Amino acid sequence: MDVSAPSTRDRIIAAAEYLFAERGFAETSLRLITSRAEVNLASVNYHFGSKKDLIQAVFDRFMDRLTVELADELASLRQQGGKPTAESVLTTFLRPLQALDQLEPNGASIFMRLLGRAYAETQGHLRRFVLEKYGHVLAEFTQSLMQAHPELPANELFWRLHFMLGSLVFAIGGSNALGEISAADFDEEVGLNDVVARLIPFLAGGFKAPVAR
Amino acid sequence: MDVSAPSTRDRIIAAAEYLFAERGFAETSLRLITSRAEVNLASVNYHFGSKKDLIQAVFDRFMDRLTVELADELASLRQQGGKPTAESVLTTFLRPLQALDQLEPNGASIFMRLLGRAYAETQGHLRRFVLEKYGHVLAEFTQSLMQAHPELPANELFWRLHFMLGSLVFAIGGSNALGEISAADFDEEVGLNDVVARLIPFLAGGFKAPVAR
DNA sequence: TGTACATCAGTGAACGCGCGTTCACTGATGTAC
DNA sequence: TGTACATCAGTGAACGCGCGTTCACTGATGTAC
Repeated sequence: MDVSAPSTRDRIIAAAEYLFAERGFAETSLRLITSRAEVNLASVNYHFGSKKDLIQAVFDRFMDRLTVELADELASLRQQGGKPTAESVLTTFLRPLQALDQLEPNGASIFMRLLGRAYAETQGHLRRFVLEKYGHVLAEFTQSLMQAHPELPANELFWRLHFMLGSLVFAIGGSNALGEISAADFDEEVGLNDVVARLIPFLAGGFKAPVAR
Repeated sequence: MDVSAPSTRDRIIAAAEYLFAERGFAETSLRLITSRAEVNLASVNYHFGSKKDLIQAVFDRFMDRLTVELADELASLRQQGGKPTAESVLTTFLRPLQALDQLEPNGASIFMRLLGRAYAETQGHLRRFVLEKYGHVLAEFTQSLMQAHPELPANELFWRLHFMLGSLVFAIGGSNALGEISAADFDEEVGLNDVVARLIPFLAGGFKAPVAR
């Protein structure tokens, strides 16, 4: 078995995904990453080529994990047959997201913040990259939502999907900060699972709403 | 009457708010701002003291405009009497937001992106500043929502407010990019007013949803 | 009304600093014959 | 099995560059007497 210490490459990725989510891409210097990872500064460029490529690699690792599980969930939903509900389709996305938290502490929150940052990027090269590489899984997800709400026109669904994405990025990406406020104001500890449990009826209610005339 | 060219200070603010929203705080250099504004580099520090203070000033100007109008809307909603609906309360916030677009091109989108960036900030000094200075208006807004949905516990309302905020930041802040996609995919021009019209039933549906057990 | 001084808005050039990247180099491991 | 060479992972120091900020300065306007 392999009990060796994590490789330099893995140490860089681990430090980078934490810092990128915490501080943003531009605000995170390679020196900060390498000193957190306790590796040589030059090793980032050795392993990844450039800072830009490192960002891509970090993002890609999350997306790979997520889309595999999302595809599984969607397949088993379809296998059940019948008309799915908004709640059940949302769960196919939220369950793999929760699984990221098992994989590493705060994994879901880190990923959502990365996703938000990727969207906020001006150039949008990450956005394009996501659609090219993972577009087919996302299209499957949209398909299932359409089955749950066949009364919604495609363009209405498009907007509602983005309203949903905004809620997810904001609430799950900021769940640490929001959870602290909640703990202080309402004497209530809030974990990812609690946020997800609150999100499902809210978002499902949104999808069920009539289209504006 | 004053027909003079805008002052150096105003030129800086105008250039900065555009570039901050477009590129983010860290990615926008003072040289970029001053060359866009066609003013001297040193004048930023002369008028604002530091880059950090400029960010604060830009943000503050939007918040000032918005909260005054939001307070007006809330007052006239209360004056109508009776139990408000989720839709009417949401409108008290969305109407002032739409007014920002009249004030300058893409004003609403720029402001929402600034708000998103302010929230994403690690230090959160902007977030704290917002709550201290404008907390009373936001509390009034929350009050009205509570009247519309007295069945929602305070902590549930807290989370739903942030789900809403996420949708707004994401959809309105990204309305240019999303509008372009929509125009390409659905042959449909989408302006701020269309996005708002779609948002209201979606969010109202979310607030009306039963609380998860 | 005239003079002296103070304040204000703005400028041009330079400052030190942290940044991403590069480069020549080392030592360990793998491969060919 | 032994030798020669190639590849790989990693290193330390330096590179030029763009950054926010500072500073001595200018010229216009305002104020006091």
